[in-house]
Amino acid sequence: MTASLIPPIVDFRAELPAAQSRAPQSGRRRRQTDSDRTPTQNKVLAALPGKDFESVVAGCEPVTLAFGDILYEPGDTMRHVYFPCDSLVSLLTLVDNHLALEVGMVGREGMVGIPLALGVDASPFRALVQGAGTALRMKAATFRRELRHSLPLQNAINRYTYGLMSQISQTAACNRFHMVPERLARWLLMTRDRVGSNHFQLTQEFLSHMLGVRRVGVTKAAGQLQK
Amino acid sequence: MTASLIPPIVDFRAELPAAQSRAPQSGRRRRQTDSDRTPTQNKVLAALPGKDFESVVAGCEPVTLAFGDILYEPGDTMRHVYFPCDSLVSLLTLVDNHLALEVGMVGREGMVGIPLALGVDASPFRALVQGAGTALRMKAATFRRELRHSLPLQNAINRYTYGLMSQISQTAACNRFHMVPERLARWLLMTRDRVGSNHFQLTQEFLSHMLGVRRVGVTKAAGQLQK
DNA sequence: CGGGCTCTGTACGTTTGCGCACATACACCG
DNA sequence: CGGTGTATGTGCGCAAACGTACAGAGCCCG
Repeated sequence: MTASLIPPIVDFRAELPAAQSRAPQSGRRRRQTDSDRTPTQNKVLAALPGKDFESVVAGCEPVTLAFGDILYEPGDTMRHVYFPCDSLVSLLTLVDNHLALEVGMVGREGMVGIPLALGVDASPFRALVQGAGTALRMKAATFRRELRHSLPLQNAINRYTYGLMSQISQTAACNRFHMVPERLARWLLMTRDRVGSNHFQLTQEFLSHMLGVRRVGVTKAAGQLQK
Repeated sequence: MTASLIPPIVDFRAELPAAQSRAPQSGRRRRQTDSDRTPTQNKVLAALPGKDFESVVAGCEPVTLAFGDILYEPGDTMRHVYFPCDSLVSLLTLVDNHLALEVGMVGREGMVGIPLALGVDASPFRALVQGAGTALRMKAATFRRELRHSLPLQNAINRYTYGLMSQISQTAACNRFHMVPERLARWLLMTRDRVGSNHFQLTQEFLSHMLGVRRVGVTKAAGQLQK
Protein backbone atom coordinates (compact mmCIF):
# COMPACT_ATOMS: atom_id res chain seq x y z
CA MET A 1 0.00 0.00 0.00
CA THR A 2 1.96 2.94 -1.22
CA ALA A 3 -0.50 5.67 -2.09
CA SER A 4 -2.50 6.59 0.98
CA LEU A 5 -6.15 7.45 0.97
CA ILE A 6 -5.47 10.14 3.48
CA PRO A 7 -2.19 11.91 2.97
CA PRO A 8 -1.88 15.35 4.55
CA ILE A 9 -3.58 16.74 1.49
CA VAL A 10 -6.42 14.51 0.49
CA ASP A 11 -8.16 13.90 -2.77
CA PHE A 12 -10.71 11.19 -2.44
CA ARG A 13 -12.80 12.17 -5.42
CA ALA A 14 -13.04 8.76 -6.96
CA GLU A 15 -13.61 6.32 -4.17
CA LEU A 16 -16.60 7.64 -2.26
CA PRO A 17 -18.76 4.60 -1.50
CA ALA A 18 -22.54 4.74 -1.40
CA ALA A 19 -22.79 6.55 1.91
CA GLN A 20 -24.58 4.21 4.26
CA SER A 21 -24.30 6.44 7.26
CA ARG A 22 -26.61 9.24 6.34
CA ALA A 23 -25.19 12.63 6.99
CA PRO A 24 -27.96 14.45 8.79
CA GLN A 25 -27.23 17.88 7.47
CA SER A 26 -26.88 16.90 3.87
CA GLY A 27 -29.44 17.47 1.21
CA ARG A 28 -28.53 21.08 0.95
CA ARG A 29 -26.93 22.95 -1.85
CA ARG A 30 -23.22 23.56 -1.46
CA ARG A 31 -22.78 25.72 -4.52
CA GLN A 32 -22.02 29.36 -4.15
CA THR A 33 -25.47 30.39 -5.30
CA ASP A 34 -25.52 32.80 -2.39
CA SER A 35 -27.32 36.04 -2.20
CA ASP A 36 -25.15 38.64 -3.79
CA ARG A 37 -25.55 41.58 -1.42
CA THR A 38 -22.43 40.98 0.65
CA PRO A 39 -19.56 38.55 0.55
CA THR A 40 -21.00 36.10 3.08
CA GLN A 41 -21.37 32.45 2.33
CA ASN A 42 -22.78 31.69 5.73
CA LYS A 43 -26.19 30.09 5.32
CA VAL A 44 -27.65 31.25 8.60
CA LEU A 45 -26.95 34.84 7.73
CA ALA A 46 -27.86 34.37 4.11
CA ALA A 47 -31.33 33.26 5.17
CA LEU A 48 -32.08 36.59 6.83
CA PRO A 49 -34.22 39.26 5.16
CA GLY A 50 -32.31 42.30 3.97
CA LYS A 51 -32.85 44.56 6.94
CA ASP A 52 -31.86 42.02 9.56
CA PHE A 53 -29.02 40.81 7.44
CA GLU A 54 -27.48 44.25 7.16
CA SER A 55 -27.78 44.86 10.86
CA VAL A 56 -26.29 41.57 11.89
CA VAL A 57 -23.42 41.70 9.42
CA ALA A 58 -22.69 45.26 10.49
CA GLY A 59 -22.09 43.95 14.01
CA CYS A 60 -19.59 41.36 12.79
CA GLU A 61 -15.94 41.55 11.98
CA PRO A 62 -14.29 39.20 9.52
CA VAL A 63 -11.61 36.96 10.98
CA THR A 64 -9.32 34.31 9.63
CA LEU A 65 -9.26 31.00 11.45
CA ALA A 66 -6.15 28.84 11.25
CA PHE A 67 -6.06 25.09 11.43
CA GLY A 68 -5.70 24.06 15.05
CA ASP A 69 -7.04 27.26 16.57
CA ILE A 70 -9.15 26.67 19.62
CA LEU A 71 -12.10 29.03 19.90
CA TYR A 72 -13.31 27.73 23.25
CA GLU A 73 -12.36 25.19 25.83
CA PRO A 74 -15.07 23.51 27.90
CA GLY A 75 -16.07 25.81 30.71
CA ASP A 76 -14.69 28.90 29.01
CA THR A 77 -16.80 31.99 28.91
CA MET A 78 -17.67 32.50 25.29
CA ARG A 79 -16.92 36.05 24.26
CA HIS A 80 -17.85 35.70 20.59
CA VAL A 81 -19.99 33.77 18.20
CA TYR A 82 -18.65 32.76 14.79
CA PHE A 83 -20.40 32.41 11.47
CA PRO A 84 -18.05 30.32 9.32
CA CYS A 85 -17.86 31.41 5.71
CA ASP A 86 -15.44 28.90 4.32
CA SER A 87 -13.94 27.54 7.51
CA LEU A 88 -14.88 24.44 9.44
CA VAL A 89 -15.04 24.03 13.20
CA SER A 90 -15.23 20.81 15.19
CA LEU A 91 -17.07 20.53 18.47
CA LEU A 92 -15.40 18.14 20.87
CA THR A 93 -16.47 16.94 24.28
CA LEU A 94 -13.74 16.06 26.69
CA VAL A 95 -13.83 13.19 29.08
CA ASP A 96 -11.36 12.64 31.89
CA ASN A 97 -9.80 15.95 30.83
CA HIS A 98 -7.70 14.54 28.03
CA LEU A 99 -9.71 12.21 25.84
CA ALA A 100 -11.65 14.10 23.21
CA LEU A 101 -14.43 13.06 20.88
CA GLU A 102 -15.94 15.03 18.07
CA VAL A 103 -19.67 15.33 18.51
CA GLY A 104 -20.44 17.94 15.90
CA MET A 105 -19.12 19.91 12.96
CA VAL A 106 -19.99 23.48 12.09
CA GLY A 107 -19.43 24.79 8.60
CA ARG A 108 -21.02 27.58 6.69
CA GLU A 109 -24.44 26.10 7.39
CA GLY A 110 -24.27 27.07 11.04
CA MET A 111 -22.87 29.09 13.88
CA VAL A 112 -20.34 28.42 16.60
CA GLY A 113 -21.51 29.52 20.02
CA ILE A 114 -25.08 28.25 20.12
CA PRO A 115 -25.18 28.24 23.94
CA LEU A 116 -25.01 32.04 23.88
CA ALA A 117 -28.29 31.99 22.02
CA LEU A 118 -29.67 29.84 24.81
CA GLY A 119 -28.67 32.29 27.49
CA VAL A 120 -25.62 30.42 28.71
CA ASP A 121 -22.09 31.78 28.71
CA ALA A 122 -20.08 28.65 29.40
CA SER A 123 -19.06 26.45 26.52
CA PRO A 124 -19.82 22.76 26.92
CA PHE A 125 -17.37 21.89 24.15
CA ARG A 126 -13.97 22.51 22.85
CA ALA A 127 -14.34 24.31 19.54
CA LEU A 128 -11.41 23.46 17.29
CA VAL A 129 -10.76 24.89 13.87
CA GLN A 130 -10.50 21.89 11.64
CA GLY A 131 -10.60 23.64 8.31
CA ALA A 132 -8.77 26.94 7.93
CA GLY A 133 -10.73 29.78 6.43
CA THR A 134 -12.73 32.87 7.15
CA ALA A 135 -15.62 33.56 9.47
CA LEU A 136 -17.66 36.48 10.68
CA ARG A 137 -17.19 37.07 14.37
CA MET A 138 -19.52 38.95 16.66
CA LYS A 139 -19.15 39.91 20.30
CA ALA A 140 -21.39 38.04 22.69
CA ALA A 141 -23.15 41.18 23.92
CA THR A 142 -23.75 42.40 20.41
CA PHE A 143 -25.07 39.02 19.42
CA ARG A 144 -27.54 38.99 22.26
CA ARG A 145 -28.75 42.43 21.35
CA GLU A 146 -29.18 41.50 17.70
CA LEU A 147 -30.96 38.34 18.72
CA ARG A 148 -33.40 40.29 20.87
CA HIS A 149 -34.21 42.65 18.03
CA SER A 150 -34.42 40.25 15.12
CA LEU A 151 -37.09 37.61 15.02
CA PRO A 152 -35.74 36.15 11.77
CA LEU A 153 -32.36 35.72 13.41
CA GLN A 154 -33.99 33.95 16.34
CA ASN A 155 -35.77 31.64 13.98
CA ALA A 156 -32.69 30.87 11.95
CA ILE A 157 -30.63 30.15 15.04
CA ASN A 158 -33.37 27.99 16.51
CA ARG A 159 -33.61 26.03 13.32
CA TYR A 160 -29.90 25.48 13.35
CA THR A 161 -29.89 24.51 17.01
CA TYR A 162 -32.34 21.79 16.15
CA GLY A 163 -30.13 20.61 13.34
CA LEU A 164 -27.09 20.56 15.55
CA MET A 165 -28.88 18.52 18.20
CA SER A 166 -29.93 16.03 15.57
CA GLN A 167 -26.42 15.85 14.24
CA ILE A 168 -24.94 15.24 17.67
CA SER A 169 -27.44 12.48 18.33
CA GLN A 170 -26.84 10.83 15.00
CA THR A 171 -23.13 10.96 15.56
CA ALA A 172 -23.56 9.35 18.94
CA ALA A 173 -25.56 6.47 17.51
CA CYS A 174 -23.14 6.11 14.63
CA ASN A 175 -20.22 5.93 17.02
CA ARG A 176 -21.93 3.15 18.90
CA PHE A 177 -23.10 0.93 16.09
CA HIS A 178 -20.76 1.38 13.17
CA MET A 179 -17.26 0.11 12.62
CA VAL A 180 -14.27 2.36 12.23
CA PRO A 181 -14.17 2.26 8.42
CA GLU A 182 -17.78 3.33 8.17
CA ARG A 183 -17.30 6.10 10.67
CA LEU A 184 -14.26 7.28 8.77
CA ALA A 185 -16.22 7.34 5.54
CA ARG A 186 -19.00 9.29 7.21
CA TRP A 187 -16.56 11.79 8.59
CA LEU A 188 -14.92 12.34 5.22
CA LEU A 189 -18.27 12.82 3.54
CA MET A 190 -19.51 15.25 6.13
CA THR A 191 -16.31 17.22 5.92
CA ARG A 192 -16.40 17.34 2.17
CA ASP A 193 -19.99 18.52 2.23
CA ARG A 194 -19.07 21.34 4.53
CA VAL A 195 -15.91 22.57 2.89
CA GLY A 196 -17.31 22.01 -0.57
CA SER A 197 -14.10 20.51 -1.78
CA ASN A 198 -12.40 17.17 -2.08
CA HIS A 199 -9.15 18.58 -0.80
CA PHE A 200 -8.46 19.24 2.81
CA GLN A 201 -5.63 18.92 5.21
CA LEU A 202 -5.57 16.23 7.83
CA THR A 203 -3.39 13.64 9.48
CA GLN A 204 -4.23 10.22 10.79
CA GLU A 205 -3.36 11.43 14.23
CA PHE A 206 -5.92 14.17 13.92
CA LEU A 207 -8.57 11.84 12.58
CA SER A 208 -8.00 9.41 15.40
CA HIS A 209 -8.84 12.15 17.88
CA MET A 210 -11.99 13.08 16.01
CA LEU A 211 -13.24 9.53 15.81
CA GLY A 212 -12.03 8.56 19.24
CA VAL A 213 -9.92 5.63 18.06
CA ARG A 214 -6.24 4.77 17.83
CA ARG A 215 -4.17 6.23 15.08
CA VAL A 216 -3.43 2.74 13.85
CA GLY A 217 -7.13 2.09 13.60
CA VAL A 218 -7.39 4.93 11.12
CA THR A 219 -4.53 3.51 9.09
CA LYS A 220 -6.25 0.16 8.73
CA ALA A 221 -9.68 1.65 8.10
CA ALA A 222 -8.24 3.87 5.39
CA GLY A 223 -6.65 0.80 3.82
CA GLN A 224 -9.95 -1.05 3.83
CA LEU A 225 -11.77 1.89 2.27
CA GLN A 226 -9.31 1.76 -0.60
CA LYS A 227 -10.75 -1.67 -1.53
CA MET B 1 -24.78 -15.54 41.40
CA THR B 2 -28.28 -15.90 42.77
CA ALA B 3 -29.46 -12.45 43.82
CA SER B 4 -29.41 -10.16 40.83
CA LEU B 5 -28.42 -6.56 40.93
CA ILE B 6 -31.13 -5.77 38.49
CA PRO B 7 -34.28 -7.80 38.96
CA PRO B 8 -37.45 -6.37 37.47
CA ILE B 9 -37.81 -4.29 40.62
CA VAL B 10 -34.48 -2.89 41.59
CA ASP B 11 -33.02 -1.77 44.86
CA PHE B 12 -29.41 -0.82 44.50
CA ARG B 13 -29.24 1.34 47.59
CA ALA B 14 -26.10 -0.14 49.01
CA GLU B 15 -23.72 -0.70 46.17
CA LEU B 16 -23.44 2.61 44.36
CA PRO B 17 -19.76 3.11 43.61
CA ALA B 18 -18.08 6.49 43.65
CA ALA B 19 -19.53 7.69 40.38
CA GLN B 20 -16.64 8.17 38.00
CA SER B 21 -18.79 9.09 35.04
CA ARG B 22 -20.16 12.40 36.10
CA ALA B 23 -23.83 12.78 35.50
CA PRO B 24 -24.08 16.14 33.76
CA GLN B 25 -27.40 17.16 35.20
CA SER B 26 -26.64 16.30 38.78
CA GLY B 27 -25.87 18.76 41.47
CA ARG B 28 -29.48 19.71 41.80
CA ARG B 29 -31.85 19.13 44.64
CA ARG B 30 -34.15 16.21 44.22
CA ARG B 31 -36.21 16.80 47.34
CA GLN B 32 -39.79 17.88 47.02
CA THR B 33 -39.02 21.39 48.25
CA ASP B 34 -41.18 22.65 45.43
CA SER B 35 -43.14 25.81 45.38
CA ASP B 36 -46.45 25.13 46.99
CA ARG B 37 -48.84 26.92 44.70
CA THR B 38 -49.86 23.95 42.59
CA PRO B 39 -49.08 20.26 42.59
CA THR B 40 -46.30 20.38 40.01
CA GLN B 41 -42.91 18.91 40.65
CA ASN B 42 -41.63 19.89 37.24
CA LYS B 43 -38.59 22.09 37.66
CA VAL B 44 -38.96 24.03 34.44
CA LEU B 45 -42.42 25.12 35.40
CA ALA B 46 -41.49 25.61 39.02
CA ALA B 47 -38.87 28.13 37.98
CA LEU B 48 -41.47 30.44 36.44
CA PRO B 49 -42.73 33.52 38.22
CA GLY B 50 -46.32 33.30 39.48
CA LYS B 51 -48.08 34.95 36.58
CA ASP B 52 -46.37 32.94 33.87
CA PHE B 53 -46.65 29.80 35.90
CA GLU B 54 -50.41 30.09 36.26
CA SER B 55 -50.85 30.77 32.59
CA VAL B 56 -48.72 27.89 31.44
CA VAL B 57 -50.15 25.38 33.85
CA ALA B 58 -53.64 26.47 32.88
CA GLY B 59 -52.86 25.43 29.33
CA CYS B 60 -51.78 21.97 30.41
CA GLU B 61 -53.69 18.83 31.18
CA PRO B 62 -52.36 16.18 33.55
CA VAL B 63 -51.73 12.81 31.96
CA THR B 64 -50.49 9.47 33.19
CA LEU B 65 -47.65 7.89 31.27
CA ALA B 66 -47.24 4.12 31.35
CA PHE B 67 -44.00 2.23 31.04
CA GLY B 68 -43.34 1.53 27.39
CA ASP B 69 -45.54 4.28 26.01
CA ILE B 70 -44.06 5.95 22.97
CA LEU B 71 -44.71 9.67 22.80
CA TYR B 72 -43.06 10.22 19.44
CA GLU B 73 -41.34 8.24 16.75
CA PRO B 74 -38.59 9.86 14.69
CA GLY B 75 -40.18 11.93 11.97
CA ASP B 76 -43.52 12.15 13.74
CA THR B 77 -45.22 15.49 13.96
CA MET B 78 -45.17 16.39 17.63
CA ARG B 79 -48.62 17.42 18.76
CA HIS B 80 -47.81 17.94 22.43
CA VAL B 81 -45.04 18.81 24.80
CA TYR B 82 -44.73 17.06 28.14
CA PHE B 83 -43.53 18.33 31.48
CA PRO B 84 -42.77 15.19 33.53
CA CYS B 85 -43.76 15.45 37.17
CA ASP B 86 -42.70 12.07 38.45
CA SER B 87 -42.27 10.20 35.18
CA LEU B 88 -39.16 9.59 33.17
CA VAL B 89 -38.79 9.65 29.40
CA SER B 90 -35.91 8.32 27.31
CA LEU B 91 -34.85 9.90 24.06
CA LEU B 92 -33.60 7.35 21.55
CA THR B 93 -32.10 7.81 18.15
CA LEU B 94 -32.69 5.07 15.66
CA VAL B 95 -30.17 3.83 13.20
CA ASP B 96 -30.94 1.48 10.32
CA ASN B 97 -34.55 1.66 11.47
CA HIS B 98 -34.27 -0.92 14.17
CA LEU B 99 -31.22 -0.35 16.33
CA ALA B 100 -31.91 2.18 19.05
CA LEU B 101 -29.62 4.06 21.37
CA GLU B 102 -30.57 6.24 24.28
CA VAL B 103 -29.03 9.68 23.92
CA GLY B 104 -30.91 11.52 26.62
CA MET B 105 -33.20 11.21 29.59
CA VAL B 106 -35.91 13.68 30.58
CA GLY B 107 -37.26 13.72 34.09
CA ARG B 108 -38.89 16.41 36.14
CA GLU B 109 -35.96 18.71 35.44
CA GLY B 110 -36.97 19.15 31.82
CA MET B 111 -39.46 18.97 29.02
CA VAL B 112 -40.15 16.51 26.24
CA GLY B 113 -40.61 18.17 22.88
CA ILE B 114 -37.78 20.67 22.79
CA PRO B 115 -37.80 20.88 18.98
CA LEU B 116 -41.20 22.55 19.15
CA ALA B 117 -39.54 25.35 21.07
CA LEU B 118 -37.04 25.60 18.23
CA GLY B 119 -39.70 25.98 15.62
CA VAL B 120 -39.58 22.46 14.29
CA ASP B 121 -42.47 20.01 14.25
CA ALA B 122 -40.71 16.78 13.43
CA SER B 123 -39.22 14.73 16.22
CA PRO B 124 -35.64 13.63 15.72
CA PHE B 125 -35.98 10.99 18.43
CA ARG B 126 -38.14 8.26 19.69
CA ALA B 127 -39.48 9.35 23.05
CA LEU B 128 -40.11 6.32 25.22
CA VAL B 129 -41.62 6.32 28.68
CA GLN B 130 -39.07 4.59 30.81
CA GLY B 131 -40.50 5.41 34.21
CA ALA B 132 -44.25 5.39 34.65
CA GLY B 133 -45.78 8.42 36.29
CA THR B 134 -47.52 11.69 35.68
CA ALA B 135 -46.78 14.63 33.45
CA LEU B 136 -48.39 17.85 32.35
CA ARG B 137 -49.19 17.85 28.68
CA MET B 138 -49.75 20.86 26.46
CA LYS B 139 -50.86 21.10 22.87
CA ALA B 140 -48.18 22.26 20.46
CA ALA B 141 -50.11 25.32 19.35
CA THR B 142 -50.82 26.34 22.92
CA PHE B 143 -47.21 25.85 23.82
CA ARG B 144 -46.03 28.07 21.03
CA ARG B 145 -48.46 30.76 22.06
CA GLU B 146 -47.37 30.59 25.68
CA LEU B 147 -43.77 30.65 24.60
CA ARG B 148 -44.31 33.79 22.56
CA HIS B 149 -45.96 35.53 25.46
CA SER B 150 -43.69 34.49 28.31
CA LEU B 151 -40.08 35.55 28.38
CA PRO B 152 -39.39 33.57 31.56
CA LEU B 153 -40.68 30.45 29.85
CA GLN B 154 -38.40 31.10 26.89
CA ASN B 155 -35.48 31.49 29.22
CA ALA B 156 -36.25 28.37 31.18
CA ILE B 157 -36.68 26.31 28.03
CA ASN B 158 -33.50 27.71 26.53
CA ARG B 159 -31.59 26.88 29.66
CA TYR B 160 -32.90 23.36 29.57
CA THR B 161 -32.13 22.99 25.88
CA TYR B 162 -28.54 23.81 26.69
CA GLY B 163 -28.52 21.22 29.43
CA LEU B 164 -29.99 18.60 27.15
CA MET B 165 -27.38 19.26 24.48
CA SER B 166 -24.65 18.91 27.06
CA GLN B 167 -26.16 15.71 28.32
CA ILE B 168 -26.41 14.23 24.85
CA SER B 169 -22.79 15.10 24.15
CA GLN B 170 -21.57 13.69 27.43
CA THR B 171 -23.50 10.51 26.80
CA ALA B 172 -21.94 10.22 23.38
CA ALA B 173 -18.42 10.54 24.76
CA CYS B 174 -19.22 8.16 27.57
CA ASN B 175 -20.52 5.59 25.11
CA ARG B 176 -17.31 5.83 23.20
CA PHE B 177 -14.74 5.68 25.95
CA HIS B 178 -16.20 3.74 28.84
CA MET B 179 -16.76 0.05 29.28
CA VAL B 180 -20.17 -1.48 29.71
CA PRO B 181 -20.05 -1.71 33.52
CA GLU B 182 -19.25 1.97 33.86
CA ARG B 183 -21.96 2.93 31.42
CA LEU B 184 -24.40 0.78 33.32
CA ALA B 185 -23.47 2.45 36.59
CA ARG B 186 -23.86 5.86 35.01
CA TRP B 187 -27.26 4.95 33.68
CA LEU B 188 -28.45 3.69 37.03
CA LEU B 189 -27.24 6.81 38.77
CA MET B 190 -28.82 9.15 36.26
CA THR B 191 -32.08 7.28 36.48
CA ARG B 192 -32.06 7.32 40.25
CA ASP B 193 -31.40 11.03 40.28
CA ARG B 194 -34.34 11.63 38.05
CA VAL B 195 -36.93 9.41 39.66
CA GLY B 196 -35.70 10.27 43.14
CA SER B 197 -35.91 6.68 44.28
CA ASN B 198 -33.78 3.58 44.41
CA HIS B 199 -36.60 1.44 43.11
CA PHE B 200 -37.56 1.28 39.51
CA GLN B 201 -38.68 -1.30 37.04
CA LEU B 202 -36.40 -2.56 34.35
CA THR B 203 -35.21 -5.66 32.59
CA GLN B 204 -31.81 -6.54 31.22
CA GLU B 205 -33.36 -6.63 27.80
CA PHE B 206 -34.54 -3.07 28.21
CA LEU B 207 -31.19 -1.91 29.54
CA SER B 208 -29.40 -3.51 26.63
CA HIS B 209 -31.44 -1.38 24.26
CA MET B 210 -30.71 1.79 26.20
CA LEU B 211 -26.99 1.17 26.33
CA GLY B 212 -26.79 -0.27 22.84
CA VAL B 213 -25.20 -3.54 23.92
CA ARG B 214 -26.20 -7.20 24.08
CA ARG B 215 -28.44 -8.38 26.83
CA VAL B 216 -25.69 -10.74 27.97
CA GLY B 217 -23.36 -7.83 28.24
CA VAL B 218 -25.67 -6.30 30.79
CA THR B 219 -25.74 -9.55 32.74
CA LYS B 220 -21.98 -9.63 33.01
CA ALA B 221 -21.64 -5.94 33.74
CA ALA B 222 -24.22 -6.22 36.51
CA GLY B 223 -22.26 -9.10 37.96
CA GLN B 224 -19.06 -7.09 37.94
CA LEU B 225 -20.74 -4.14 39.61
CA GLN B 226 -21.77 -6.44 42.43
CA LYS B 227 -18.07 -6.91 43.27
C1' DC C 1 24.88 15.38 3.47
C1' DG C 2 23.33 13.80 7.65
C1' DG C 3 20.62 14.42 11.65
C1' DG C 4 16.01 15.44 13.64
C1' DC C 5 11.09 15.62 13.06
C1' DT C 6 6.52 14.21 11.61
C1' DC C 7 3.59 11.13 9.42
C1' DT C 8 2.52 6.54 7.95
C1' DG C 9 2.55 1.40 7.69
C1' DT C 10 3.04 -3.13 10.06
C1' DA C 11 3.19 -6.48 13.71
C1' DC C 12 1.98 -9.06 18.17
C1' DG C 13 -0.48 -10.26 22.13
C1' DT C 14 -4.58 -8.92 24.99
C1' DT C 15 -9.17 -7.33 26.05
C1' DT C 16 -13.81 -6.21 25.06
C1' DG C 17 -17.85 -7.17 23.07
C1' DC C 18 -20.65 -9.82 19.60
C1' DG C 19 -23.49 -13.83 17.90
C1' DC C 20 -25.35 -17.82 19.18
C1' DA C 21 -26.95 -21.53 21.82
C1' DC C 22 -28.63 -23.43 25.94
C1' DA C 23 -29.86 -24.14 30.86
C1' DT C 24 -32.23 -22.48 34.77
C1' DA C 25 -35.64 -19.68 37.53
C1' DC C 26 -40.11 -17.95 38.17
C1' DA C 27 -44.90 -16.50 37.27
C1' DC C 28 -49.19 -17.02 35.28
C1' DC C 29 -52.96 -19.85 33.76
C1' DG C 30 -56.03 -23.36 31.78
C1' DC D 1 -50.28 -30.04 37.75
C1' DG D 2 -48.00 -29.36 33.62
C1' DG D 3 -47.41 -25.90 29.83
C1' DT D 4 -46.10 -21.60 28.15
C1' DG D 5 -43.79 -17.28 28.36
C1' DT D 6 -40.54 -14.15 30.11
C1' DA D 7 -36.26 -13.06 32.45
C1' DT D 8 -31.74 -14.32 33.81
C1' DG D 9 -27.08 -16.79 34.00
C1' DT D 10 -23.29 -19.31 31.41
C1' DG D 11 -20.27 -21.13 27.83
C1' DC D 12 -17.73 -20.97 23.37
C1' DG D 13 -15.69 -19.20 19.17
C1' DC D 14 -14.83 -15.01 16.63
C1' DA D 15 -14.13 -10.24 15.15
C1' DA D 16 -12.96 -5.57 16.34
C1' DA D 17 -10.26 -2.60 18.65
C1' DC D 18 -6.71 -1.65 22.10
C1' DG D 19 -1.77 -0.82 23.88
C1' DT D 20 2.64 -0.96 22.46
C1' DA D 21 6.56 -1.10 19.79
C1' DC D 22 9.16 -0.41 15.75
C1' DA D 23 10.52 0.36 10.79
C1' DG D 24 10.32 3.12 6.56
C1' DA D 25 9.15 7.56 4.03
C1' DG D 26 9.38 12.34 3.46
C1' DC D 27 10.75 16.96 4.86
C1' DC D 28 13.23 20.77 6.95
C1' DC D 29 17.42 22.67 8.29
C1' DG D 30 22.08 23.32 9.98
